[in-house]
Amino acid sequence: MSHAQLAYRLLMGTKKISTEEKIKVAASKVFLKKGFSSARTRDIAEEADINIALLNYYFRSKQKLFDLVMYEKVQKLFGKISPIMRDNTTSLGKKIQLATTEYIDTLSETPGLAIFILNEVYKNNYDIVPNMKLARKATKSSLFKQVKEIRKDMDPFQLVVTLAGMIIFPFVAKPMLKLTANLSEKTFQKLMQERKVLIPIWMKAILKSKS
Amino acid sequence: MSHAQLAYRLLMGTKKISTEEKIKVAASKVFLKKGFSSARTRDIAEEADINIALLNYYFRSKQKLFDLVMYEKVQKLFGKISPIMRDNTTSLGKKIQLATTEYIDTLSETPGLAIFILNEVYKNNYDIVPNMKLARKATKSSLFKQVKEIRKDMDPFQLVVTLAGMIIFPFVAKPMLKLTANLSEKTFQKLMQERKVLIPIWMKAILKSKS
DNA sequence: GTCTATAAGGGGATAGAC
DNA sequence: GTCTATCCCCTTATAGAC
Repeated sequence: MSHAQLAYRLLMGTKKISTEEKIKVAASKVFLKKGFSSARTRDIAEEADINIALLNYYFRSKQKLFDLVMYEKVQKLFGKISPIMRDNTTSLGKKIQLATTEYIDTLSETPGLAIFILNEVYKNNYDIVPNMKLARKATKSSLFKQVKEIRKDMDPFQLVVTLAGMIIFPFVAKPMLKLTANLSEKTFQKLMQERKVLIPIWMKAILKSKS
Repeated sequence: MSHAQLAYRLLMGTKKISTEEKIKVAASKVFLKKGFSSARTRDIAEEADINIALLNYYFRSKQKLFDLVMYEKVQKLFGKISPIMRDNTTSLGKKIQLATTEYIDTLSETPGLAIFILNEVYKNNYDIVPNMKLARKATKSSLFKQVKEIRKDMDPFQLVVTLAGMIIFPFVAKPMLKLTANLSEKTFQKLMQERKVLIPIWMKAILKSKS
């Protein structure tokens, strides 16, 4: 048993970190960093401190393990926000504020999450459709109506895309931004926190803009 | 000689499409679609209608060919816009309008360009720093000063990132947007054209927003 | 310059011992 | 359940004929 496992057992009682869980955590980390095609099962095995045979014993193949990780990441990204967007009792302004805060927190905590999902969907390693059915209904139902109520001349799609871009883009472009603007990790994180305040203000301004 | 080559020769006179050029065009296409690690030299050779040996004869290795393609793509994305941003005689509003139009045209013409560059930089297959030196100077010099003149309480970085997000994000998220909003390619392109008008209006609204 | 054939090695997956 | 050893395909790159 490793030191980490021992410490964990002492803290959590008799509960043991299952090998299956160890592999999934390691896979999460490696896939997120390298993407499907650059990640090697050997990397994952090493990260999990086991061997490749064991990986195949539990998950049958690299692809199946990837599918599992991908599903969890999509849930992580859309799980919290979907019900908020569906809720008719939450105002549009409040939704914008909640989405901004929620996403910036999630993306700050998990570097690489956004570009990972976007890229894997782009490269067709993963068919995201089944997981997106809910999100699709959500935006169509409540949110779009709310936009139309405030601005019937405005395309809700364009507005939602703009909001998503404001929130997500800096995380996707993070390495480039850090290079071009010469930012430290700490400064970057501080700037992202600032955007929690800025984005709702700016969205309000957009909603009031004359077309 | 292929039909395409023959037709080209007839049009352009005696000038011949060099094998080197054929390979570079094919590599461009394959790398853009699959990324460095998923692209195989065999795919490129097939696309160029030659064999792998010839690829190595001209470019020594997959990596060297990739570096070349990457350099060209970065130029394509930043080449036109950099001098505009540097120019002191162009107003901020005009710069926003030009950047919007220019980027939307480039990204519409070359599907996958944005996510390709962002992802390869993220995955560290390419050190973009040398190419970014100019762009970095550009934004720092003229553009940032212009923002400060209009709104000295506003962080130019945040504004530029927001503009970039508005323009680039929908192209990066294209497959997901098409799925979730159930858009055809034609509808997507139409929506992107609409953004040429919307984004400058919205940026104006943001610049006038009260903090 | 261009081809065929092949070397050299990487990577996913499994057999079989324990 | 977990390990070692190994299989076998795929991919990059090169040798050598033409």
